[in-house]
Amino acid sequence: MEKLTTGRVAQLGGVNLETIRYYERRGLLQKPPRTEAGYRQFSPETAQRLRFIKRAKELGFSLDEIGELLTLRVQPKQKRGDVRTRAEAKIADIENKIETLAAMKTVLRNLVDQCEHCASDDECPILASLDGERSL
Amino acid sequence: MEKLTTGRVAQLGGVNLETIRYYERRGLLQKPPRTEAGYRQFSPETAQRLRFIKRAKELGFSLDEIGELLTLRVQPKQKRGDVRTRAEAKIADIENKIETLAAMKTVLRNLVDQCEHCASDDECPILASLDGERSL
DNA sequence: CTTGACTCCGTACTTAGGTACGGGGTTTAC
DNA sequence: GTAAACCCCGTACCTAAGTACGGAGTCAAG
Repeated sequence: MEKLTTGRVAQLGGVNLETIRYYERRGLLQKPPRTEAGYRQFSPETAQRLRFIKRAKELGFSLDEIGELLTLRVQPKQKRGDVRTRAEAKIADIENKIETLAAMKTVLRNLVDQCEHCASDDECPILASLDGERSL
Repeated sequence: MEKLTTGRVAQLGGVNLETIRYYERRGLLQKPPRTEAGYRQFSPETAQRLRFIKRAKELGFSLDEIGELLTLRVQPKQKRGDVRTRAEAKIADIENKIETLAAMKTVLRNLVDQCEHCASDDECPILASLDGERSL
């Protein structure tokens, strides 16, 4: 059970050291045990958690949403139905994101593959393909 | 060819009116023609563009990246190879996002479906499943 | 046993992406 | 033909998410 210092876990997690303190304050990382001298002692899983947070941000989730995602697994001692409901909502959200991304990808693929004839500057299908008033 | 006012296009695009001006400054919307009195005249496509921008943000793209995506279709008069290269890069990025989201979804699905026995609080697979040091 | 690297903390600053304000002109509906 | 509802612009303000600062304590190597 190797313990990591703040600097080390930040390095492994790919974030700034101050970000660790910030996440602790935000409640995204629970307060770690301390040494005699008051130094934080992190488990290696914390680095993993940091990478997850980072990646989730790149996917458009806010820190609050990420906190939600993390509590879905960290405290499954709540009412089961509640967790279920929230998880289902996240799944739907994620499916929507995947769909939109897939549509974007298709458009870009077409752009690359056969845009020789699409060289004029109006009415390329990129915008239309992702539209449809579907709000999320 | 109905022209839209700033307020109307903002409404249709689902954004604040001030955001229109902001995007114009940022170069995400090109400067529209004006009336005698100096009022902006937008085409309906602008609303579509706004919805695209909004959605792309929710998918974790920065405004700069979104600008990139939009120029990929708005000015295909650049060197073809350049567009191709940038489009390929975006496609790879998007594929990565889709993969990560799909993994997240799977985990949540499992959580919902069979987490009865996963009720203890350590070592749920959610973090591990998305990990692997793969940075983007 | 000291020097350099690391940690602590509170607080202040920064960046991205908007949003609001307010004084002025314009357009539309009575 | 005037009041309400819009629009203009420059500028100031705001929120989320960090990031930096700096004075003080700590740890590890020589």
